[in-house]
Amino acid sequence: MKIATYNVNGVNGRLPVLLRWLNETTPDLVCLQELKAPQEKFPEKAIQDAGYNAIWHGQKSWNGVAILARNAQPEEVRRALPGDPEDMHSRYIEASVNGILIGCLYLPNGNPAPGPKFDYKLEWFKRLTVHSAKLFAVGTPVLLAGDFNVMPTELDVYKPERWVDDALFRPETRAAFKKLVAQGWTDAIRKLYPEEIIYTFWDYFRNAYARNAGLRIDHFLLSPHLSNRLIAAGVDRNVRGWEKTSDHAPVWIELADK
DNA sequence: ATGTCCTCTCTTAGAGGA
Repeated sequence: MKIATYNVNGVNGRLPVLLRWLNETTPDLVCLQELKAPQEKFPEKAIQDAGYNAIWHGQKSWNGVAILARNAQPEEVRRALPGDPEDMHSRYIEASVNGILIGCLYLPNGNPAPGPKFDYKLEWFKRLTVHSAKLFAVGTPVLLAGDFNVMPTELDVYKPERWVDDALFRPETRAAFKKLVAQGWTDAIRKLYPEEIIYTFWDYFRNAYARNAGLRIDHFLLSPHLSNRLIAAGVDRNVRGWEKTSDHAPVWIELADK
């Protein structure tokens, strides 16, 4: 089973790229982030025609997350992270599909830091950590996938020294990610490629993709059940080079059948 | 500071976010 995560940066503006990628790589499950579309403007028909059933949590202009499944129906479990009823951002959706519990997330960017946006990021991170501990404790196969807006280590940034004050790389952010992973999660890419330079995002600015000035901020965290089934993982880097593409590339894992 | 791309609006230019 192949599972992918892709920050599309506008699901409607990105539709030709998304459909081409789905058609070429046919993942079984897909987590999307940054739909940037209200609930009623999600391109359900086009995605259905591509062979996917979808659930999504939209929002006007910003954020937005979705879970797509091929030959299956994602059964929605929740569409918000618990812990703050005032939080109106569409950044989390969770579903059960093919015997796996999937949390699809778009963690806040947090810039500029310090400031209220950074505070919100760290608060969101805390809520995610509380919730993920509960998911982990259930003991069923669980994965968290999405745009975490964190480079976990210096290996995950093209020029670490330039990013130390950025919300994606500040010590507090890295510590929060480390604390989350320490619950027992496995960072899928790093399990298979512990020392390789692997990026999932290249800024639109300054010709970043051509220079490979990238970041690794899109992650898969696997519970032990799924970590044991992990047989491959990668980044569809070429998609970042397509016309009218997202600033992120899709990331995927392959799990052995039970 | 800048660069670029997305979306929305006090809409065809500018603002806000990333």
